[in-house]
Amino acid sequence: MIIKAPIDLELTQNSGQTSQPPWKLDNNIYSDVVVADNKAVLFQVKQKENNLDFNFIGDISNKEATKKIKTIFDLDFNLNKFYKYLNNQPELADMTNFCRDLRLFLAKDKFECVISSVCSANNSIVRWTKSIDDIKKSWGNKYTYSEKDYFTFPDVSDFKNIYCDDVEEFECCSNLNNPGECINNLKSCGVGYRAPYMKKASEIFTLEMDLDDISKMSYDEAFDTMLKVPGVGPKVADCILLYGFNFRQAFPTDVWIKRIVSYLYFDGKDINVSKIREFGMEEFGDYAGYVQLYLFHYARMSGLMKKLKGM
DNA sequence: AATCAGGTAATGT
DNA sequence: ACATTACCTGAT
Repeated sequence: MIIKAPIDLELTQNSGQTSQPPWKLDNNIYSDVVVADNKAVLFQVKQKENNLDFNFIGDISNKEATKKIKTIFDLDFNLNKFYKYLNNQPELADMTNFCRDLRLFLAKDKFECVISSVCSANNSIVRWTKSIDDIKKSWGNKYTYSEKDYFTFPDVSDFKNIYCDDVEEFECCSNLNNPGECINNLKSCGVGYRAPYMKKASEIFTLEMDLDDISKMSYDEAFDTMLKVPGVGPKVADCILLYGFNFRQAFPTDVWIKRIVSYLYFDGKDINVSKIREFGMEEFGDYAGYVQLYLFHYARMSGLMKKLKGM
């Protein structure tokens, strides 16, 4: 089925959005399993001209499947209108030449988005995506379609039982002789010092916080709530709120966004991250999330990033 | 060998 | 409140 809405699927998949790692790529088809209401559905999506062509295997209606794909790839967002807005801003007009048809890649699983985002902090895109894929393979549920295996992200209650590191695993497992044999833990997935943050974050969501409640909050309340989660600072909180909960007014501000915005709007002056975040939210309103996404890729693609390195 | 990767938490003023 | 600093890890 083709959904008539322009998207650059490859760009969107590989844009490092912390909702989830890129889907499994095979023969120009990106696929993954999405679980909703306890039903697993395999989605296969591919680029068809400017649009998205998709199939699915699972016990849901075409209408439900379409709705799910539209949500994950944000296909109801009006790109033309957004580009008109960008073209009227001298600082931003050039961006559309470098990331045309890039869209938000939204969470298929809010908890996965939380943990992915925590894992992405001070990390490289290749490393955190590999870590999340390792976690899925080790502790997720396995689904097999035409002899190909897919793994969902473990749910909260399973995740909180994963050992943090080799020491914790060794203490609990009497069949192991030394910590060196311990490979069934978070740290063995290459997450480094983020392992305890990720684990504590999962514990919070089983004990005192409900992911569904976040959706009902105002942006400000949700932001303050997310800051209480271990491993979640302002940047990660905004990633979670944008990619996981569809708060489009979030403006995740990392060092790059800081450098880019300083360059474009403040004559290269050094302004702290929190001020840049406030500026972005004030200036771009409900487009803040998209502007942030486009700024980052514009800088990557246009060579601006190299120029700004070290600022 | 030092530096870097889309920051955060723990200290120190 | 605001400024510094240590921190897993694998790649260059």
